[in-house]
Amino acid sequence: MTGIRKLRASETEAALKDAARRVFAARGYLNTKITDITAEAGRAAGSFYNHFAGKEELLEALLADLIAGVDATIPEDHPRNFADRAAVRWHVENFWRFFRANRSEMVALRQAAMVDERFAARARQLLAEDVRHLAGHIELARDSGVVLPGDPLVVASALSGLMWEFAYTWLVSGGAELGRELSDDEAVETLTSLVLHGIAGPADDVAGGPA
Amino acid sequence: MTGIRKLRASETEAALKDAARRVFAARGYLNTKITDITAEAGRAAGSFYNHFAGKEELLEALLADLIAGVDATIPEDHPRNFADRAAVRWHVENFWRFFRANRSEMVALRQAAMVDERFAARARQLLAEDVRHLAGHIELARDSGVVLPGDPLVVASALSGLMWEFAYTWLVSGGAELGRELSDDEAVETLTSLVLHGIAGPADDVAGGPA
DNA sequence: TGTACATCAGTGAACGCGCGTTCACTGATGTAC
DNA sequence: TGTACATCAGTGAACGCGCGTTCACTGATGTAC
Repeated sequence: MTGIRKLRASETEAALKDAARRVFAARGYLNTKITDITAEAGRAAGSFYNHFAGKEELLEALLADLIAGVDATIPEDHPRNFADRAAVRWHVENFWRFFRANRSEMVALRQAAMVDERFAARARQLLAEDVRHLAGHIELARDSGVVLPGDPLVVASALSGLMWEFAYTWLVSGGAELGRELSDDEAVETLTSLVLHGIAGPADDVAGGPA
Repeated sequence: MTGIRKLRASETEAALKDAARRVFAARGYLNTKITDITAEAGRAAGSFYNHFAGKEELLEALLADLIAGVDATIPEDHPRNFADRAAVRWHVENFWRFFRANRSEMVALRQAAMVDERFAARARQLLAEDVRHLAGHIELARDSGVVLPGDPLVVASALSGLMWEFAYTWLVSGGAELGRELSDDEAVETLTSLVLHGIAGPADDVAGGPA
C-alpha cells in the first residue's frame, strides 16, 4: 500500500519527458524516434506506451507543463504602456528568458506545427493570445499620443514575429550563419530598441536623413 | 532524330516540378509523398526516378530555378540608403513580391531545413547573404547620421527575421489566427514603416510619451 | 525507303526498409483471507 | 504475520504498415545498314 508502483511509474514518465526535452533540443522533434527517447531515458521501447499514446501526446504533455508554469509566473501588475521603454523592455526580457528556458518546446512546437494541423492550430492560438496582449499595450501607447506605423493588431503581429524569429535565430540556430556571439543583454537591449522604435518611430519620412 | 524523346522527358520533368510546387503549397513539403507529386503530375510513380534521385533533389532543382530567376531580376541600381523611406520601401516591396511568387519554395525550404542539415545550411547561407546586403544599407543610414538601435548586422538580422516571419504569417498561414485580411499595400506600407522606424527610430527613450 | 535491332521514357506491381506499436513474459508490488 | 493470487510497470523481440525505391515489361523513338 506504499504506492511504490505509482511512484515508479511517475518516475519513468518524468524520465521520458526529460529525455524528450533533451533529444528534441539536440536533434529536433521531427527527427526524433520514439526509441531515441526511450534510449535516452534508459527504458525499453515498450515502456513508452504505458505513459503516452505517441510522440504527439508527449509533446502535448510538455506544452501543458510549460503553460502551467507560465500562468504561474507572468500575470502580475507589469508595466503596460508601450510608449514607455521600461514596459517594452520588461516584456522583451520576459520573452527572452521564457524562450531560452523552453527552447525544446519551442522547437518542437514549431516543427510539429509544420506537419500536424492540430499543433498548427495550437501554435496559432497561443500566438494569437500573445499578439492580442501586445496589441493592447500598443493601443495604450497610441492613446498616449504615439503615432503608430499601422493597425495595432498588425503591428503587434509583426513585432511578435520579430521577437520569435530573432530568438529562434540566435538561441536555436545559434546565430551560426553570421559567426557572431550575442549576449543576452545585447539581445534584450537591441530587441527592446527595435520594438520600441517600431512602435514609436518617426511619424513620417526621414528621407535625406540628418547630418 | 527529331529529339522527341528529350522533349517528352523534359516535359515530364517540368510537369513534376510544377506538380511539386502545387502540392508543396497545399500540403507542405514534409507531408508530401513522392506519389502525391507523381499523381498530381499524372505520371507513374516510377517515372519520378528518371528525373530526380529523391524529393530533396527535386527541391534543389526548384531552388536553383528560383535563384536563377532572382539573379536575373534584382541587381539594378536600386536605392540603397536606408535613411530614405523610398529605399526601404523598394526592398520591402521586392521582398514581398518575391515571397508571394515563391511561396511553395519558401515553405518547402523552411520545412526541409528543420529536418535536413544540408538544407538548413543552405537556408542559413541564403539568409546570411540577404542579411549582409541589408546590413550594408543600414550602415549607409548610420553614415547619414541616423542613430541605430544596435550593431548593423544584428539589426539587419532582426529586420530580416521580421520581414520573413511577417510574410510567412500573412502569406502562408493566411493570417488565419487573427481573422483579418491584409492587402499587399497595407502589408508593404506597414512593414516599411516598421523597418524604417526600427532603424531610424527615436534615438532615446520616449518614456512618458507626448500628448 | 525499308527492315531489324537498340535505346529510351514511362508504367505500375512488387519488394523491402525503417520505425511505430503490440504482446507474451517477468519480477515486483498490492490485495484478500 | 503468512500464504496465495491478482495486478501492474517494465521488457524487448516480433509484427506489420507506409512509403520510398526497384525492376521487368511495353511501346515509341532512334540508329544502322
